[in-house]
Amino acid sequence: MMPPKIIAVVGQTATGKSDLAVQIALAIAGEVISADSRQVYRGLDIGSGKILPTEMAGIRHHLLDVADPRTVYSVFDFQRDALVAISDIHQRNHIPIICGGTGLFVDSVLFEMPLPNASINYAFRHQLESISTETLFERLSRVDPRRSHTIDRHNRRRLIRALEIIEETGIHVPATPQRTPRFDTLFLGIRFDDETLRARIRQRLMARLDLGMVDEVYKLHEIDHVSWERLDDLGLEYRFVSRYLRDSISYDAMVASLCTAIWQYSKRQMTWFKRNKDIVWLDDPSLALARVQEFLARS
RNA sequence: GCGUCGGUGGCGGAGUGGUCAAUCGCAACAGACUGUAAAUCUGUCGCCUUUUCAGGCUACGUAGGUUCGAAUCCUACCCGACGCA
Repeated sequence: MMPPKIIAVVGQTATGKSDLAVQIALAIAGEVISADSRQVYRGLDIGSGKILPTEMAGIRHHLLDVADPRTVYSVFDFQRDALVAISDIHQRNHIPIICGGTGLFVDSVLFEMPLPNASINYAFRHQLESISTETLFERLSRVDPRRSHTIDRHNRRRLIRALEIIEETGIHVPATPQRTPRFDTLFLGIRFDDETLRARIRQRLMARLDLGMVDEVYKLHEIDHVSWERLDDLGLEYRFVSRYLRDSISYDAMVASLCTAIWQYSKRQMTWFKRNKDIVWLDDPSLALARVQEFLARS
Protein backbone atom coordinates (compact mmCIF):
# COMPACT_ATOMS: atom_id res chain seq x y z
CA MET A 1 0.00 0.00 0.00
CA MET A 2 1.33 3.44 -0.96
CA PRO A 3 2.02 5.88 1.81
CA PRO A 4 -0.36 8.86 1.89
CA LYS A 5 0.44 11.84 -0.28
CA ILE A 6 1.64 15.17 0.89
CA ILE A 7 2.95 18.25 -0.82
CA ALA A 8 5.81 20.32 0.52
CA VAL A 9 6.41 23.91 -0.50
CA VAL A 10 9.86 25.05 0.52
CA GLY A 11 12.33 27.76 -0.30
CA GLN A 12 14.13 30.74 1.07
CA THR A 13 12.48 33.56 2.90
CA ALA A 14 10.59 36.15 0.83
CA THR A 15 9.93 33.86 -2.09
CA GLY A 16 6.14 33.69 -1.77
CA LYS A 17 5.72 30.20 -0.37
CA SER A 18 2.58 30.97 1.60
CA ASP A 19 0.76 32.35 -1.41
CA LEU A 20 1.68 29.39 -3.53
CA ALA A 21 0.53 26.99 -0.85
CA VAL A 22 -2.88 28.66 -0.75
CA GLN A 23 -3.17 28.53 -4.51
CA ILE A 24 -2.39 24.85 -4.55
CA ALA A 25 -4.78 24.19 -1.67
CA LEU A 26 -7.57 25.96 -3.49
CA ALA A 27 -7.02 23.85 -6.55
CA ILE A 28 -6.93 20.45 -4.89
CA ALA A 29 -8.88 20.60 -1.64
CA GLY A 30 -5.78 20.96 0.45
CA GLU A 31 -4.99 22.23 3.91
CA VAL A 32 -1.84 24.07 4.81
CA ILE A 33 0.56 23.15 7.58
CA SER A 34 2.94 25.94 8.32
CA ALA A 35 6.49 24.78 8.97
CA ASP A 36 7.89 27.99 10.30
CA SER A 37 9.71 28.08 13.60
CA ARG A 38 8.58 31.62 14.33
CA GLN A 39 5.04 31.66 13.07
CA VAL A 40 4.11 29.08 15.67
CA TYR A 41 4.24 31.83 18.26
CA ARG A 42 1.27 34.02 19.09
CA GLY A 43 1.98 37.68 18.55
CA LEU A 44 4.85 37.23 16.12
CA ASP A 45 2.87 38.37 13.13
CA ILE A 46 4.35 41.14 11.04
CA GLY A 47 7.92 40.27 11.86
CA SER A 48 7.48 36.63 11.00
CA GLY A 49 5.46 37.31 7.89
CA LYS A 50 2.51 35.34 9.14
CA ILE A 51 -0.25 34.98 6.59
CA LEU A 52 -3.33 37.15 7.23
CA PRO A 53 -6.73 35.49 7.68
CA THR A 54 -7.98 37.21 4.54
CA GLU A 55 -5.06 35.84 2.57
CA MET A 56 -5.91 32.32 3.61
CA ALA A 57 -8.85 32.42 1.23
CA GLY A 58 -10.80 30.03 3.36
CA ILE A 59 -8.07 27.44 3.38
CA ARG A 60 -7.48 25.87 6.73
CA HIS A 61 -4.03 26.57 8.19
CA HIS A 62 -2.39 24.53 10.90
CA LEU A 63 0.37 25.23 13.38
CA LEU A 64 0.15 28.98 13.41
CA ASP A 65 -0.18 30.65 16.82
CA VAL A 66 0.15 27.48 18.81
CA ALA A 67 2.76 28.63 21.32
CA ASP A 68 3.54 31.35 23.80
CA PRO A 69 6.58 33.32 22.62
CA ARG A 70 8.01 33.27 26.12
CA THR A 71 8.38 29.51 25.88
CA VAL A 72 10.35 27.41 23.45
CA TYR A 73 8.41 25.40 20.91
CA SER A 74 10.96 22.94 19.65
CA VAL A 75 11.19 20.66 16.68
CA PHE A 76 9.92 17.92 18.96
CA ASP A 77 6.69 19.83 19.57
CA PHE A 78 6.41 20.62 15.93
CA GLN A 79 6.91 17.07 14.80
CA ARG A 80 4.30 15.78 17.23
CA ASP A 81 1.68 18.40 16.34
CA ALA A 82 2.31 18.31 12.62
CA LEU A 83 1.99 14.54 12.44
CA VAL A 84 -1.35 14.75 14.22
CA ALA A 85 -2.52 17.49 11.88
CA ILE A 86 -1.45 15.51 8.84
CA SER A 87 -3.29 12.44 9.88
CA ASP A 88 -6.40 14.52 10.57
CA ILE A 89 -6.20 16.04 7.15
CA HIS A 90 -5.79 12.68 5.51
CA GLN A 91 -8.74 11.48 7.53
CA ARG A 92 -10.80 14.20 5.94
CA ASN A 93 -9.57 13.10 2.55
CA HIS A 94 -7.76 16.33 2.02
CA ILE A 95 -4.20 16.78 0.89
CA PRO A 96 -1.79 18.26 3.42
CA ILE A 97 0.50 20.97 2.09
CA ILE A 98 3.40 21.57 4.37
CA CYS A 99 4.82 24.97 3.69
CA GLY A 100 7.68 26.76 5.31
CA GLY A 101 11.28 27.80 5.38
CA THR A 102 12.42 25.93 8.47
CA GLY A 103 14.16 23.00 6.88
CA LEU A 104 14.57 21.01 10.05
CA PHE A 105 10.87 21.29 10.83
CA VAL A 106 9.88 20.12 7.38
CA ASP A 107 12.26 17.19 7.46
CA SER A 108 11.24 16.17 10.96
CA VAL A 109 7.78 15.27 9.73
CA LEU A 110 8.50 14.09 6.21
CA PHE A 111 11.30 11.75 7.25
CA GLU A 112 11.66 9.35 10.12
CA MET A 113 13.30 11.20 12.96
CA PRO A 114 12.95 9.66 16.39
CA LEU A 115 12.92 12.41 19.00
CA PRO A 116 12.57 11.42 22.65
CA ASN A 117 10.61 13.95 24.63
CA ALA A 118 13.22 16.04 26.36
CA SER A 119 11.95 19.18 27.99
CA ILE A 120 14.15 22.10 28.80
CA ASN A 121 15.88 22.02 32.13
CA TYR A 122 16.94 25.55 32.93
CA ALA A 123 18.63 24.62 36.17
CA PHE A 124 20.72 22.08 34.30
CA ARG A 125 21.60 24.58 31.60
CA HIS A 126 22.58 27.11 34.16
CA GLN A 127 24.82 24.56 35.75
CA LEU A 128 26.64 23.99 32.45
CA GLU A 129 27.07 27.66 31.66
CA SER A 130 30.46 28.09 33.22
CA ILE A 131 31.91 24.88 31.82
CA SER A 132 34.23 25.23 28.86
CA THR A 133 33.08 24.00 25.49
CA GLU A 134 35.91 21.51 25.41
CA THR A 135 34.89 20.01 28.74
CA LEU A 136 31.28 19.83 27.62
CA PHE A 137 32.39 17.80 24.68
CA GLU A 138 34.44 15.45 26.84
CA ARG A 139 31.47 15.03 29.07
CA LEU A 140 29.23 14.14 26.16
CA SER A 141 31.81 11.67 24.90
CA ARG A 142 31.49 9.84 28.18
CA VAL A 143 27.71 9.92 28.42
CA ASP A 144 26.80 9.38 24.79
CA PRO A 145 29.83 8.38 22.71
CA ARG A 146 27.80 7.77 19.58
CA ARG A 147 26.35 11.25 19.63
CA SER A 148 29.75 12.77 20.31
CA HIS A 149 30.98 11.42 17.00
CA THR A 150 28.36 13.22 14.99
CA ILE A 151 28.05 16.45 16.93
CA ASP A 152 30.02 19.58 16.15
CA ARG A 153 32.38 19.80 19.10
CA HIS A 154 32.64 23.56 18.87
CA ASN A 155 28.92 24.11 18.97
CA ARG A 156 28.28 24.89 22.58
CA ARG A 157 24.56 25.26 22.28
CA ARG A 158 24.20 21.82 20.72
CA LEU A 159 26.52 20.23 23.24
CA ILE A 160 24.40 21.55 26.05
CA ARG A 161 21.18 20.39 24.45
CA ALA A 162 22.66 16.95 23.78
CA LEU A 163 23.63 16.63 27.43
CA GLU A 164 20.25 17.92 28.46
CA ILE A 165 18.46 15.31 26.38
CA ILE A 166 20.26 12.54 28.19
CA GLU A 167 19.76 14.23 31.53
CA GLU A 168 16.04 14.55 30.90
CA THR A 169 15.21 11.31 29.14
CA GLY A 170 17.96 9.00 30.23
CA ILE A 171 18.11 7.70 26.70
CA HIS A 172 20.79 8.17 24.14
CA VAL A 173 19.77 9.88 20.98
CA PRO A 174 18.93 7.08 18.57
CA ALA A 175 21.06 6.73 15.50
CA THR A 176 19.56 8.54 12.58
CA PRO A 177 17.81 6.37 10.05
CA GLN A 178 18.97 7.44 6.66
CA ARG A 179 16.24 9.67 5.33
CA THR A 180 13.38 7.24 5.43
CA PRO A 181 10.33 9.00 4.05
CA ARG A 182 7.07 8.80 5.95
CA PHE A 183 4.90 9.91 3.05
CA ASP A 184 4.68 10.04 -0.68
CA THR A 185 5.91 13.59 -0.96
CA LEU A 186 6.10 16.08 -3.78
CA PHE A 187 8.76 18.64 -2.93
CA LEU A 188 8.29 21.97 -4.62
CA GLY A 189 10.88 24.69 -4.19
CA ILE A 190 10.61 28.31 -5.17
CA ARG A 191 13.78 30.18 -5.91
CA PHE A 192 15.04 33.42 -7.36
CA ASP A 193 18.43 34.60 -8.48
CA ASP A 194 20.46 36.33 -5.78
CA GLU A 195 19.92 39.84 -7.00
CA THR A 196 16.16 39.46 -7.18
CA LEU A 197 15.95 37.80 -3.81
CA ARG A 198 18.01 40.53 -2.17
CA ALA A 199 15.68 43.13 -3.62
CA ARG A 200 12.62 41.23 -2.44
CA ILE A 201 14.05 40.93 1.05
CA ARG A 202 14.69 44.64 1.27
CA GLN A 203 11.30 45.50 -0.13
CA ARG A 204 9.50 43.23 2.24
CA LEU A 205 11.43 44.58 5.18
CA MET A 206 10.38 48.12 4.32
CA ALA A 207 6.78 47.00 3.97
CA ARG A 208 6.88 45.36 7.37
CA LEU A 209 8.24 48.50 8.95
CA ASP A 210 5.37 50.44 7.38
CA LEU A 211 2.92 47.94 8.81
CA GLY A 212 4.09 48.67 12.31
CA MET A 213 6.65 46.02 13.00
CA VAL A 214 8.50 48.14 15.52
CA ASP A 215 5.30 48.58 17.44
CA GLU A 216 4.67 44.86 17.37
CA VAL A 217 8.01 44.16 19.00
CA TYR A 218 7.46 46.93 21.51
CA LYS A 219 4.15 45.36 22.53
CA LEU A 220 5.64 41.90 22.76
CA HIS A 221 8.03 43.24 25.32
CA GLU A 222 5.82 45.69 27.19
CA ILE A 223 2.48 43.91 27.18
CA ASP A 224 3.28 40.26 26.64
CA HIS A 225 6.41 40.38 28.80
CA VAL A 226 8.68 38.74 26.29
CA SER A 227 12.16 39.49 27.58
CA TRP A 228 14.77 41.32 25.53
CA GLU A 229 16.93 38.22 25.71
CA ARG A 230 14.16 36.10 24.30
CA LEU A 231 13.47 38.57 21.53
CA ASP A 232 17.15 38.59 20.71
CA ASP A 233 17.12 34.84 20.48
CA LEU A 234 14.10 34.81 18.22
CA GLY A 235 16.42 36.36 15.68
CA LEU A 236 16.16 38.62 12.66
CA GLU A 237 13.41 41.22 12.95
CA TYR A 238 12.81 40.44 16.60
CA ARG A 239 16.49 40.59 17.39
CA PHE A 240 17.32 43.80 15.60
CA VAL A 241 14.12 45.70 16.31
CA SER A 242 14.46 44.90 20.00
CA ARG A 243 18.05 46.11 19.93
CA TYR A 244 16.82 49.30 18.37
CA LEU A 245 14.15 49.65 21.03
CA ARG A 246 16.76 49.16 23.70
CA ASP A 247 18.70 51.99 22.10
CA SER A 248 21.71 49.90 21.40
CA ILE A 249 21.56 50.64 17.68
CA SER A 250 20.17 53.43 15.51
CA TYR A 251 17.18 53.03 13.23
CA ASP A 252 19.35 53.08 10.13
CA ALA A 253 21.74 50.56 11.60
CA MET A 254 18.77 48.35 12.43
CA VAL A 255 17.52 48.42 8.86
CA ALA A 256 20.97 47.81 7.44
CA SER A 257 21.72 44.94 9.82
CA LEU A 258 18.39 43.37 9.04
CA CYS A 259 18.92 43.41 5.31
CA THR A 260 22.22 41.67 5.82
CA ALA A 261 21.02 39.22 8.45
CA ILE A 262 17.95 38.17 6.47
CA TRP A 263 20.10 37.63 3.42
CA GLN A 264 22.52 35.50 5.40
CA TYR A 265 19.61 33.55 6.78
CA SER A 266 18.26 32.88 3.32
CA LYS A 267 21.66 31.49 2.33
CA ARG A 268 21.61 29.13 5.27
CA GLN A 269 18.16 27.98 4.27
CA MET A 270 19.40 27.20 0.81
CA THR A 271 22.36 25.28 2.17
CA TRP A 272 19.87 23.06 3.95
CA PHE A 273 17.54 22.59 1.01
CA LYS A 274 20.33 21.84 -1.43
CA ARG A 275 20.84 18.51 0.25
CA ASN A 276 17.39 17.35 -0.69
CA LYS A 277 17.72 16.21 -4.27
CA ASP A 278 14.01 15.47 -4.51
CA ILE A 279 13.06 19.11 -4.52
CA VAL A 280 11.64 20.25 -7.84
CA TRP A 281 12.89 23.80 -8.18
CA LEU A 282 10.45 26.10 -9.87
CA ASP A 283 11.90 29.25 -11.32
CA ASP A 284 8.36 30.15 -12.22
CA PRO A 285 5.80 29.40 -9.46
CA SER A 286 2.95 29.30 -11.94
CA LEU A 287 4.28 25.95 -13.12
CA ALA A 288 3.49 24.44 -9.75
CA LEU A 289 -0.11 23.44 -10.40
CA ALA A 290 0.79 21.26 -13.33
CA ARG A 291 3.34 19.40 -11.22
CA VAL A 292 0.80 18.95 -8.48
CA GLN A 293 -1.88 17.53 -10.77
CA GLU A 294 0.61 15.14 -12.26
CA PHE A 295 1.73 14.06 -8.78
CA LEU A 296 -1.82 13.43 -7.58
CA ALA A 297 -2.72 11.50 -10.70
CA ARG A 298 0.12 9.08 -10.05
CA SER A 299 -0.78 6.07 -7.98
C1' G B 1 49.24 80.29 5.10
C1' C B 2 51.47 77.92 9.60
C1' G B 3 51.03 73.81 13.06
C1' U B 4 49.41 69.00 14.82
C1' C B 5 47.57 64.32 13.90
C1' G B 6 46.32 60.98 10.21
C1' G B 7 46.05 58.31 5.05
C1' U B 8 46.80 50.12 5.59
C1' G B 9 43.38 44.82 1.99
C1' G B 10 35.50 45.71 -0.09
C1' C B 11 34.69 48.45 4.94
C1' G B 12 36.25 49.36 10.16
C1' G B 13 40.70 48.97 12.54
C1' A B 14 45.84 46.78 14.48
C1' G B 15 50.85 46.86 13.19
C1' U B 16 55.61 51.52 13.76
C1' G B 17 62.82 48.54 10.47
C1' G B 18 63.27 41.96 9.28
C1' U B 19 59.57 36.17 11.73
C1' C B 20 53.88 40.91 7.31
C1' A B 21 50.06 39.27 2.24
C1' A B 22 49.89 42.03 6.96
C1' U B 23 46.40 40.32 14.36
C1' C B 24 41.24 41.21 14.77
C1' G B 25 36.05 42.60 13.66
C1' C B 26 32.41 43.24 9.63
C1' A B 27 30.86 42.13 4.82
C1' A B 28 31.37 38.35 1.00
C1' C B 29 31.61 33.15 -0.38
C1' A B 30 31.26 27.91 0.83
C1' G B 31 29.60 24.47 4.37
C1' A B 32 27.58 21.67 9.04
C1' C B 33 23.23 20.71 11.62
C1' U B 34 18.39 14.64 15.37
C1' G B 35 16.23 18.78 19.14
C1' U B 36 16.62 26.74 21.29
C1' A B 37 17.05 25.96 13.83
C1' A B 38 15.07 33.40 11.92
C1' A B 39 19.08 29.84 16.46
C1' U B 40 23.97 27.81 16.78
C1' C B 41 28.63 26.30 14.67
C1' U B 42 32.87 25.56 10.89
C1' G B 43 36.05 26.79 6.68
C1' U B 44 37.88 30.27 2.84
C1' C B 45 38.87 35.20 2.09
C1' G B 46 45.34 40.18 -2.53
C1' C B 47 46.61 37.90 -7.49
C1' C B 48 48.79 33.67 -10.18
C1' U B 49 50.91 28.71 -10.62
C1' U B 50 47.29 21.89 -10.74
C1' U B 51 44.43 21.41 -4.44
C1' U B 52 48.46 20.80 -0.88
C1' C B 53 53.52 21.00 0.89
C1' A B 54 55.47 24.92 -2.04
C1' G B 55 56.77 28.80 -5.31
C1' G B 56 56.12 33.46 -7.90
C1' C B 57 53.96 38.43 -8.40
C1' U B 58 51.73 43.04 -6.79
C1' A B 59 50.59 45.62 -2.30
C1' C B 60 50.10 49.51 3.26
C1' G B 61 48.07 57.90 -0.27
C1' U B 62 51.91 59.45 -4.66
C1' A B 63 57.09 60.08 -6.10
C1' G B 64 61.87 59.73 -4.60
C1' G B 65 65.63 58.50 -0.81
C1' U B 66 68.24 55.89 3.50
C1' U B 67 69.12 50.60 4.57
C1' C B 68 71.53 44.02 3.42
C1' G B 69 66.13 44.72 4.38
C1' A B 70 60.59 49.64 4.99
C1' A B 71 53.63 49.40 5.91
C1' U B 72 57.19 50.88 9.62
C1' C B 73 62.89 55.94 9.04
C1' C B 74 63.89 60.69 5.79
C1' U B 75 62.31 64.42 1.84
C1' A B 76 58.73 66.49 -1.39
C1' C B 77 53.91 66.43 -3.05
C1' C B 78 48.49 65.13 -2.82
C1' C B 79 44.20 64.29 0.38
C1' G B 80 41.40 64.41 5.34
C1' A B 81 40.43 66.05 10.49
C1' C B 82 41.46 69.45 14.13
C1' G B 83 44.05 73.88 16.05
C1' C B 84 46.24 78.80 15.15
C1' A B 85 46.00 82.75 11.95
